[in-house]
Amino acid sequence: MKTDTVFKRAYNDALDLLSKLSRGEPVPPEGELSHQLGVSRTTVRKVLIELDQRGVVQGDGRKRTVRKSKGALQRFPKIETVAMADEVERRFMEWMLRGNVRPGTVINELELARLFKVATTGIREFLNRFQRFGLIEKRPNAGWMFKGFTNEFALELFEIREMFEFRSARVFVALPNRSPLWSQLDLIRIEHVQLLKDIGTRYHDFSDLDRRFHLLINSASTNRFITDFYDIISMVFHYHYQWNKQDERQRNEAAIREHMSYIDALKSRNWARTESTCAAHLASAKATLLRSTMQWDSFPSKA
Amino acid sequence: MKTDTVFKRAYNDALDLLSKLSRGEPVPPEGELSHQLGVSRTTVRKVLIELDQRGVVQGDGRKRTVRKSKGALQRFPKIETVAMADEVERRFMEWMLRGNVRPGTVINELELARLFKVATTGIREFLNRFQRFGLIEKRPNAGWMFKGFTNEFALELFEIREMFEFRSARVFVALPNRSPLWSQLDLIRIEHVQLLKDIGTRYHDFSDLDRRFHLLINSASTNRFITDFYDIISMVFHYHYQWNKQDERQRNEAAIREHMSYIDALKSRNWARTESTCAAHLASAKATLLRSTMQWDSFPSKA
DNA sequence: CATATGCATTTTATAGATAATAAACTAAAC
DNA sequence: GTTTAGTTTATTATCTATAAAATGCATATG
Repeated sequence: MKTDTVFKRAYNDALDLLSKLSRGEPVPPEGELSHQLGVSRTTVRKVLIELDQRGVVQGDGRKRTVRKSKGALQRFPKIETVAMADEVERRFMEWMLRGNVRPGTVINELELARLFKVATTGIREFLNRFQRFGLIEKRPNAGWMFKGFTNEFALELFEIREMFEFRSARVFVALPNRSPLWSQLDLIRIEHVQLLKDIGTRYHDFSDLDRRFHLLINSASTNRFITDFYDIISMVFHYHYQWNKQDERQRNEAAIREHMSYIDALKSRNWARTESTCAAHLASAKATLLRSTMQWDSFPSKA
Repeated sequence: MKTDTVFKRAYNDALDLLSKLSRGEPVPPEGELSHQLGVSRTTVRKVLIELDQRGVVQGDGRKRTVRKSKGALQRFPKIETVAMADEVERRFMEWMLRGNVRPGTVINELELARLFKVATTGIREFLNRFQRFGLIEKRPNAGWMFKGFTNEFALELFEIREMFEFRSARVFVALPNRSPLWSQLDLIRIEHVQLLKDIGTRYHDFSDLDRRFHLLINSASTNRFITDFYDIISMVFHYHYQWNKQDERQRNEAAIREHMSYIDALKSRNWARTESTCAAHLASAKATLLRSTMQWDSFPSKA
């Protein structure tokens, strides 16, 4: 059976939206809410019924108004707002990256299903999607094999990453001045400046900024395979940043500075300068990742 | 319920194996058969029971012997030996490449499931795997969108292909003489010579040879992402060759000659020469594919 | 005692079912 | 007559169930 995580997330979001309105104000039309919450009108209506029952809004049809929008309004717990598939992804990554799973381990669909408390189909679906990350391999009728989050993996990943990023950066510097990417680059530069200022408290925000920055560079290539490949890097770094907190603040601060040189080099339209700043940044990202794969490789076996 | 395609294929293969033995000879042990047929002993035993019932072998345990191995032995029809998942792949590719599906078409899981006569889970599984080919895109809770087998797709595909193949070829020429890849290259060269001789009758065998040749070149990179990417190219060309018979003989003959120059250039260890023969071959492969995407783009809409 | 077979157990591949959600259609209200 | 709400229909996400196939263990045989 489908879970109602979409509804619950929409409900929570609706609470946030309504909190901007005061008592007695009319509730925005369903179509408007549907657009703002990013769900179908069907779900909006379900949310409105719930809001009504919980006394947040009153009336129906076009004369629905806000009853109480402030105060301690009960929200659905976050865990109930994430789709099974996303939860499986998170749990699998945790299992794989933190669980010290040895290269060569056979992945058992049933076992994971029981461990994650989902049906086997959910695990299968995830593994099929995850296959393209190059970390698992299917053996027909006999499960999957985990190839290991190894040194080799990181090196192969970066070989491609470098190839793609250099190509994209080269296209980027040659972009005409009227390209919208230049203004996007300016905006993202400002974000870097701000984050650097607040680095003491907000250093964990770097992960997302990093992702958006490189995606912007790579979008210059307008090649779906390059953009899609960045998904792999994003995911690896996303979970890596989330769990490897060692020196996080320092690493991120250094990376921001590298990004800034890289951005300024791009803005100078000078390829030689861009190439060297890009190379420097990728080299330090690679070193960070390699440190963590080596770490895993040297752990003692769980079994 | 799982289908018994593995059993049926193994049964057919066992018939071929036994046909090499004469009446009265002992049947090879189960473990041996399991290895030769590439299935578990469980399946081998099921096959042996069936062979017994059909009078092909007799006796049991260690004293099983061949009863009749020649003559018109009944085999399972080929269609019953392919797993549902593979059949879905074939049917989907046909639907997509030959069905004149317009870019932007929304893919309906239920509709495909009915069309292909499988459960929706089978379609979902396929689409999840197929996503990495860059031809479809998922819109959560609202199906998949077909992006179109367009000109753009072919250009993006070849941009990456060229990048990877050049890199691999460069590594290949620099391979030490003792690398086993050199002898594999020699073997594949012989296959080219032979195919060229029989081109009149065997020209459709080129598709597979082409795949193996490029896979060999790319294996020099020892990068899983490069090897995996070749899956995409293989699949596209596999189905493309299968359905686009126009000028097939001529195209393949020309391609074989291109391969031969490319192989000889590699063998000469001369990078400049390799680069130009590789470029020439990729350019003509690209032109072939572009011809067929353009064709699709200009077809009238089905709806 | 090393192999081979026989048997029990576990796991995968696939179908089928259903609540949640989206999409499409219809009717009301301003 | 355009926007909005109400209702019906179609589709997706997810679970459960089960035959086929693989794996593991015990027993027999040369």
